[in-house]
Amino acid sequence: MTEFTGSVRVRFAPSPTGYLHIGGVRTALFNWLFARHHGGQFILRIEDTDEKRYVPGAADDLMASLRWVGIEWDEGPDIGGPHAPYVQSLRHEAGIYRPFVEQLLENGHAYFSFTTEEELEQLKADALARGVKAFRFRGPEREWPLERQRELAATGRPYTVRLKTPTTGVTAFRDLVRGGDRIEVKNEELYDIVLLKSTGMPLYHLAHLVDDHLMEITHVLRSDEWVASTPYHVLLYQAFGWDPPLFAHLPPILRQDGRGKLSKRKDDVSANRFWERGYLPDAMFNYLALQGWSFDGYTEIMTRAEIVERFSLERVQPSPARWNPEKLLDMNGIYIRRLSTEEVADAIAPYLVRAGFISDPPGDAERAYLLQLTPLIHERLKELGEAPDLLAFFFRDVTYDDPALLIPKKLDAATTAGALRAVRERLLLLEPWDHARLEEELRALGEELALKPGQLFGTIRVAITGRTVAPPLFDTLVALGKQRVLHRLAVAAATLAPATGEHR
RNA sequence: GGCCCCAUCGUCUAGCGGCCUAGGACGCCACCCUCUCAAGGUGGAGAUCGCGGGUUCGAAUCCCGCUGGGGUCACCA
Repeated sequence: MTEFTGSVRVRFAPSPTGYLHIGGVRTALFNWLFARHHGGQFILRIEDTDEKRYVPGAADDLMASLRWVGIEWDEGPDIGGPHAPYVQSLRHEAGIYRPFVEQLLENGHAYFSFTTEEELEQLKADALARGVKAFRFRGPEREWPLERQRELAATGRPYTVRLKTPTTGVTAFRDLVRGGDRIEVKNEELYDIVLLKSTGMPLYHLAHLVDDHLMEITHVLRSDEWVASTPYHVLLYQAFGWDPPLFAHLPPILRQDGRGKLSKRKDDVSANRFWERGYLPDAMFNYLALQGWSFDGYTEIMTRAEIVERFSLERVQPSPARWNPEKLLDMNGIYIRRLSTEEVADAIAPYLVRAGFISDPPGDAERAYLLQLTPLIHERLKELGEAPDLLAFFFRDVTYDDPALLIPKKLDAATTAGALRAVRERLLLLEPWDHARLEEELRALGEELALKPGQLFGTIRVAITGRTVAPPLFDTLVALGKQRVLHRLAVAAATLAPATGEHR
């Protein structure tokens, strides 16, 4: 029963209520992987039947996020397809849903409900007050003849249309993530869900299901939070006389502290945020694939092609995964290190532009300089967004907010200033200005001054970069250029000992 | 609270009855390399497989109960 032969068609159906967060990307990714693995189609559909929560621009943003990680769709809002349109509000306007509501009304599986939201709330409050453990609403009209329902509706009285759920028996479905195990619910636990709102707009339950059927969706892979409503969907398929798709409920991604699932409000996990901070699409793709799925327990770094080839629902874990930004960060570093110098330079350029270090677009000279600087920070980068900070001293004058940092262990200010001046002196006429010559001269000078390499190089580092942690010294000196190095050495020495050595 | 789902190192996971005195990765701690930081290398700490019963010659692996965690109970998706 978990085997499926035929053309696979899956969909990702987000609602445009805000930015797409990482959990949504994961759901989309698993659908995409499943489709690609089976050579099927992946469809994107926008579920915007909730006018109240609609956020303008959210659909475009969400599509951009998906494309960023490399998830492209075969049919969707912007590219169309055989079942267009792929936006539910448009489908509603086209009158797609209403006939299906009529069908259920006619075959007795749905009914007009005239209970208002306020009345419903009151009924619920009363029931709970009476000690009812769970309020299961079923409207009185479900027993009325359809004609009477229609007559009342015709008077202009607001109504919703509800599904007439059975009160006895059980409803069950199988879940592919749980090895095809049955999940069963007693029908008495159910209530009559709304299919059509009083505004005439279909509710998610109805709209998504009609669309899935019309679009010939074969597998529904969605987040775990949907299992509770799946029995209603199964009942709906039965009411229509349609074959339901196969279900697979993906484990939720829990918050870092394990308390609850990720949420847009409490957690900074919008896909955009990672894009901005400089996460590579490949790294995000790889990390997310491992949130709930694993290949063999050993192999973690895999190409997209390998993941597509290896992906299977049988290896999707039913238990929740937990959001682990440190692992993502590590993986991003791995992917960055695998890039070429040119690729990294291109990738960090926008960040340097934003920091005001280079022009937009970078000129030839800037690009050449960037290519020279990139190797210095390449393997130190974990997020591309760190680049401006790591390279700041190449583009801005340095300041010594804490001059004490210039002074190496076991040395005093005067000696350090003297050493820095000696360095400056030594480098003044150095030719050529390259790594080998610089290292040669400075090591020799260190010995002459009876300073350990760590002491001398450390103070030079702070003098020219303004910080204790920086890229390797000699490459930095070369990239900085003689003039700036000499200048900074002088400034640093003067900062430690204002007078130039002449006492009084 | 009702109902549903889940349960192996701090985290992600391997394990689908004997190969497990439980393997890998992130993180953490040492050491090596070394001009700092990274990267890389080596090693280490870290899980009585949530607890209790069964089944079996034999259970992390199967069954039951308990506990814990999560989800869901909308005219939201």
